[in-house]
Amino acid sequence: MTTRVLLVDDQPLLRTGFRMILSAEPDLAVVGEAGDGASAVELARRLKPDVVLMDIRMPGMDGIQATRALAGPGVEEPIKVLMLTTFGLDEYVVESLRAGASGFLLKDAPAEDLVEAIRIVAAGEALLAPSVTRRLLDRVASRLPRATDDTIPALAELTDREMEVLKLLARGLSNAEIAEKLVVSETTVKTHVSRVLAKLDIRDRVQAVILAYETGLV
Amino acid sequence: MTTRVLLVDDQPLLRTGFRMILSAEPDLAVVGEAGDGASAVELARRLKPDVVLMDIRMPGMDGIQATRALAGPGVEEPIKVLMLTTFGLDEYVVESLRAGASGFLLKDAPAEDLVEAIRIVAAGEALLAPSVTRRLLDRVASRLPRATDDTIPALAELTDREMEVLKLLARGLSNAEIAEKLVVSETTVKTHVSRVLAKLDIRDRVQAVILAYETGLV
DNA sequence: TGTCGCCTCCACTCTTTGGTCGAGCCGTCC
DNA sequence: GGACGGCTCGACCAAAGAGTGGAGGCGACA
Repeated sequence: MTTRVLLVDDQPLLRTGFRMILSAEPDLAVVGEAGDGASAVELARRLKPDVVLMDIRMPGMDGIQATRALAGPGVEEPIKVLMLTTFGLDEYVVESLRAGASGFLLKDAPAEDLVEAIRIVAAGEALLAPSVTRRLLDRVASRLPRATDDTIPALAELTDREMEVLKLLARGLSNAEIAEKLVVSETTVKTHVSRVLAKLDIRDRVQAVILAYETGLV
Repeated sequence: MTTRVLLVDDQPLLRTGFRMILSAEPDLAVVGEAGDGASAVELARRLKPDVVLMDIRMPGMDGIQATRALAGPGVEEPIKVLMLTTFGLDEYVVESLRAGASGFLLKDAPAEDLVEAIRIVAAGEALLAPSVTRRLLDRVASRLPRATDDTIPALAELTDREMEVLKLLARGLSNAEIAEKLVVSETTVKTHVSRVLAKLDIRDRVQAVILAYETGLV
């Protein structure tokens, strides 16, 4: 009785990585892949996998909508969904869980944690990444946040220029203002911003600002 | 930098078991033991351990009360507490988390999970047993609020509804998402946002987010 | 030398946002 | 009753933001 997994991420490279990790586990089998929410829903309904590994940020229908369609309230044959994203942004977490996700992992999790998480979710239990758990508990307990010196790996992936743009962005500057300050064209700034959003797995500059504050970048 | 652990359980045999498990880990050290809540609090305040391994059911002051004393809201130097119990009884879980616990494990957890949990909690993160997580998620689906406000004069000019919109906006929600959450049309949200921006004399929602963070609204 | 990553830029979409004017509904206060 | 403020909504418009698919220059590195 192998656990059948459906991979959903818009980056084929990432799917390949996951597939390789999972192929090393005799009890796990990747039965399909999807690059966007719509085809994920379609595939999941057809293949009926035990667990869907779902990215949040995707073109078209995003992971949360797809999760809602597969595991949300009112779904007759809910399929277990394990969310995967770069950050544990509060809004994403809450929305994902509300959408019916059975777990929430960060993409920088070690491989063994990932496979273990899949087994846990397949078994009908649930699991959150420690940093996500902490934030959730902070809400429940409404306790003051402790001074944590979190290092966010994905932030390190940003190039110098991208980081520079992010900092200016987080101060409330528009693309045009950033362009003026860096003495480049607005087009260039837009390119940087787009890449920053993609790398950080977030939707728009507003969430970038929030991230900058949450991670202590500002 | 070893992690200093305080064991709290009314059964000496169990404490011995834990001590043996932890002694196999070079980075963990048991610095004390207690058999009831009162002495646990006293010991913890004196020894200032990195993590307290706390049983729930104990004679006299129970583990939840002790946790509240050590990590609850209003405590100046909170000590991290990892709850340990035989069952994941719902009331216990919620009360424990509300009391400030950083984690919740079942006593039948394998040794490696336990030591890993201690490391996670020591690092300032949090962790719940999968079965506990499952139940918690089931109820989380229906709560949100917190945060108190008005110390900034301009913020006081905002109406209740505008403040509500501002808070959601500051969490990264789009107009459409805010509309959905408040069960109004997107047009209405846009009206509110416009008025908020005008009253606060700022240009766009990005600056609103910044203001929310700077003023401690978030 | 060739490849690669980073930075730069343009053109072209499409969506979102912000602003404006107008409108109706429902309370409270006078 | 009438005035007023708050909340709601629609239509329309201009601007900004975001995504895509290119492109060239440049330095690093094998």
